[in-house]
Amino acid sequence: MAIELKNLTKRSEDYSKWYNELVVKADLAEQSDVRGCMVIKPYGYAIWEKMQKVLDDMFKETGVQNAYFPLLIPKSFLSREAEHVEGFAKECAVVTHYRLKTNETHDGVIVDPAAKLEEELIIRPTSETIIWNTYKNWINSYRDLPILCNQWCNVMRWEMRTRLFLRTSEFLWQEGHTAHATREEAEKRAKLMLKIYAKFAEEYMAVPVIQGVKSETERFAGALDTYTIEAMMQDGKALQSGTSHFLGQNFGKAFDVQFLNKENKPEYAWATSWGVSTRLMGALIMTHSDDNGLVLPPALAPIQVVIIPIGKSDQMPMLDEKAAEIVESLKTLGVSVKYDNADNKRPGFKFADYELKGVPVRLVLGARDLEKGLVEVMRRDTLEKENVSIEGIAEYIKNLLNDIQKNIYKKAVDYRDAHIYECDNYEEFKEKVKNGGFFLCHWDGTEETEAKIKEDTQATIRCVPYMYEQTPGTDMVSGKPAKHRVLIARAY
RNA sequence: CGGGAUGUAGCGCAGUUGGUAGCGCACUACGUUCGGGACGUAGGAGUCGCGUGUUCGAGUCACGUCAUCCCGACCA
Repeated sequence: MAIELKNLTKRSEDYSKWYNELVVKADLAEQSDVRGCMVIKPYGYAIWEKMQKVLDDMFKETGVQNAYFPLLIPKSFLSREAEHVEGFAKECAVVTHYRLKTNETHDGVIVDPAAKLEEELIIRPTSETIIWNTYKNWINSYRDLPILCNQWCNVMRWEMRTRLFLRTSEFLWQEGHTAHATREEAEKRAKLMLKIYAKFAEEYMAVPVIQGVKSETERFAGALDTYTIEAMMQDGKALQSGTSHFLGQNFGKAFDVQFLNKENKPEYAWATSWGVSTRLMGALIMTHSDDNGLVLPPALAPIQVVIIPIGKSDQMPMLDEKAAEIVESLKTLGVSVKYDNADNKRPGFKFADYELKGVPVRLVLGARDLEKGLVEVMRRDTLEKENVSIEGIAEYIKNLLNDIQKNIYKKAVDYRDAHIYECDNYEEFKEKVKNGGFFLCHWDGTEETEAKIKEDTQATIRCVPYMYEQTPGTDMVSGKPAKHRVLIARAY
């Protein structure tokens, strides 16, 4: 496998270029030849799989079950909910025909005009419509509720500009869709799922997030409320990392999903939907990585420890044997470990390569050190090396992994907190926001103000955050009394 | 869909006044190496994005076309 490892662009030189190179060179993914799509390579997919597994378990603990719904959505479904269709219409891929035929010169194929579909099919950009069309058949009584379904799938949105993981035309995600008998229960579910996303981001990805609720203009198309987690990348820009929507009865009404409540009265079902996508991979990469490459949190690293032997060829059998013991003891403690004794790569190459791939801990098993009963341990987050006794090495590493997980989280929290500013002066804001960061500002709640900020600075209201106090104040643009204290930032 | 740029080997690039294709990395083989991205020798690999035109002759000039990237608008 040919990978150009050297000359990774520095993070500070060109953040965007650094990110792109990193994704490709760390062997996570590459741009596909097919417009705006991405190939996720085995190493990148292994991280995604780990994320999936953890999230899936967290969902199931709250009673959610997995299901699967069709890829293709009849065009008419999409138009049932007016706001929803307006939100997605501009980025839908449409299936219009169902057959090809060879062309007249027999050296290619053309779309058979005779095979035109009577009703076009949309490749799902999200599945609310097809799922609620299905729920109609599942729901008759309050006893059928709640329905708590999740599906892991791909969706397609015909984006103008794409970026690996952050915005691709096709992406992988999970989308949960729940139906409830009461408003309260649905709202509670939407908030619960946001909590789960926040917990996952912070405890597993080691990415601190700010939870909050979206302003009306930033809301999901068709939702009454959109809850969000916002993370700060190392260039100070915000990345919306997960959303949970309270959809009210909009889809219940649009798809005529009625049930008889306890009072024997017909009522429309209440809905939520929530999702996180492969965009989380982007968040993971942009939060922790440095100029040497990826830094993965131990909780999600496909390989937590790599062992590299160094010695003359006649010493290798002895090193192999010793390594096998260490591998065994690590596996017993549930640590995933790779022993790389490939003889076609030199040690220096391997060091650089595993650093680039973000493996949290590296052990160097050298013939010299081994005589003294020592092994060199390097932690990826700080790049610090130390010699450790082989006796009890597994426990030592287990603790070290926990330490790394905590340390990179703390580092990310510190970085973020150092770049959050309270600001109620618009001139100051306009100047400062160019350099990134999150701004806590008072907002009068009007769309006009929101639009002006966006036009002047490209920054948007990310959310009304929960974790910061809602102090009274005046809007920095209009000077009117503030309705909320909001988080404003430039975003991906 | 606006503004800018670029298409030459898997990747990154050079290619002069038009004269028949080159460099670095990667790849293959052999040898020497192996404690922080090794070196030598020998190889393989290209319809120069596509089309038309000008010309004895086009990677190079003209026109057209397609694609990609960057900056906007849109967005998880």
